[in-house]
Amino acid sequence: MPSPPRPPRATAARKSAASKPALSRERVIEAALAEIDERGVAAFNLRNLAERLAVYPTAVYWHVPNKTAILAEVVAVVFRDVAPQQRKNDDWRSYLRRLFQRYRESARRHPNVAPLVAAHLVGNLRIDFDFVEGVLAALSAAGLAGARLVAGYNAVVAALIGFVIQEFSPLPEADTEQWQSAVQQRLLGVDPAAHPVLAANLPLLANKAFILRWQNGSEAPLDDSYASFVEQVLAGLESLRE
Amino acid sequence: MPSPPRPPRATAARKSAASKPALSRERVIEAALAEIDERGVAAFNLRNLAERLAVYPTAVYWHVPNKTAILAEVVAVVFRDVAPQQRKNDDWRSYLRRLFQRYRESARRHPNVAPLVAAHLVGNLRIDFDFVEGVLAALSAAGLAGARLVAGYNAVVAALIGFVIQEFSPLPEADTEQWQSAVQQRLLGVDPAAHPVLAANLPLLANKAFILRWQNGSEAPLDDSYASFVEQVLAGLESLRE
DNA sequence: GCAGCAAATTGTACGATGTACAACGACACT
DNA sequence: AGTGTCGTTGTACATCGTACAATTTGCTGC
Repeated sequence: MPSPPRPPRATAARKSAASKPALSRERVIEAALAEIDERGVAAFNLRNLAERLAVYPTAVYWHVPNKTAILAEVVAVVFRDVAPQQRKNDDWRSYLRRLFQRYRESARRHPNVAPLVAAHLVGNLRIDFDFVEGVLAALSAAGLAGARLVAGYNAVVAALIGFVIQEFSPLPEADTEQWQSAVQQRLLGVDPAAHPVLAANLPLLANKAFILRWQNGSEAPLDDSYASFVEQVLAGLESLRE
Repeated sequence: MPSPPRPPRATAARKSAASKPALSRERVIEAALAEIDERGVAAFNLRNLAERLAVYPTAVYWHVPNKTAILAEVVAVVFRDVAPQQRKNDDWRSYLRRLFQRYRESARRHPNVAPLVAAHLVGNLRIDFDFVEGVLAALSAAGLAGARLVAGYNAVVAALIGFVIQEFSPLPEADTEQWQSAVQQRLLGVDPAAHPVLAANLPLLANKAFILRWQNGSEAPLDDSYASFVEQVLAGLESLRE
């Protein structure tokens, strides 16, 4: 006796079928983001999404071609408007600082989306010309041109995602409890003979450095490191100016 | 009439059951890597893996707890031994240069693994103390200590993955044909009024800059940009030395 | 040699998930 | 009223991860 396919939430009085559509591409994406925020990407699936929207699973497909398209859109939404406004008398450095800040804040607002960024980013920031132009303009104002401009641009984009992805990507899920102490244990077991610098700096590094952490960026943000990172990137670009 | 569950490849004379195990954790991981190299992560599944190993799907579970563990191991294998050897009279710069070089080469050998790196890297490079110590020792030799050491370390790790992940992550799958020309089309349609710097530098950037590419790093490597990137990172670290 | 045990694999089965596809209702315009 | 299109319901299925029981095989102590 297979239970009926779990009718949509009977509560909310939905608009009747065709008058004003209950769904829309935007509502779907929005709900998907909410779903991911609550449950994480791994647990995200179309049936839960549909339930949240109070429709049957396949209704979603009217507005969206498939699941990966939804994920791509979600990423796009999260990072929409990362590109800062140009300000008059804007220094290229301060523009880039703001860009880095905004990017990280977008990620921090939706940490569960972070792992998607890597997978989708190539085609993502979906050819956001404003974003690209913003970076290029800043670098151009810094005096970069030609091959150096390209190299600077790629460096900025690489840096932008490299830090943030790692900071906010979820740690080995679920059994956090046990895993956390396992990591701490391993750290305590460092052999000062084999790994002297690490051993000597353990207290400084523990939970504050990639790979040596047991908490996520949303629980234990790496504010200082990020601030320093941004300055390092700027210094790197500076060195490109010849 | 459900077809029988597709018996394992009848060919290869497997070792009999318990004498010398046909499988082993290593063989599983190795086969998984091969599978991913050929088909990509998205298409990777346990049944194909089992078929390649000429066993029934669930036999794999004797050696490995679950799929994600396999993926984690695969990443670990690919980046095993990234940490370069220390050389006598080793300059910290040349050590880091080698590290960056080796990391990228590992990724280039298995580009399909790239998207996994982000997802798993946090717990990945599975507390490879040799890797960590290598970076720390180099930075320490550069004169960094305390908070600056931490910041430098995090910057290196962030930079390491930021560029490479993006360079090699697969572009919007499948319909490459159509997608590629779509991207090119959009690029040609840039409005010089709205995005002047981009428009002016289009030929330089097209297919050679993140977001503005239509080919993967394995097809169109960003060698020059990466070389520059590494030098920028070093300059950034330099700036940390006060 | 043989009983029994453990290791490793075969086979079966099930629930979750993405998605195709065929109704079907509701409004919009004739 | 008739008809077509939009948006949704409802059904159905193939794929996949994995639990679990049955079975085979070699190894060990007797």
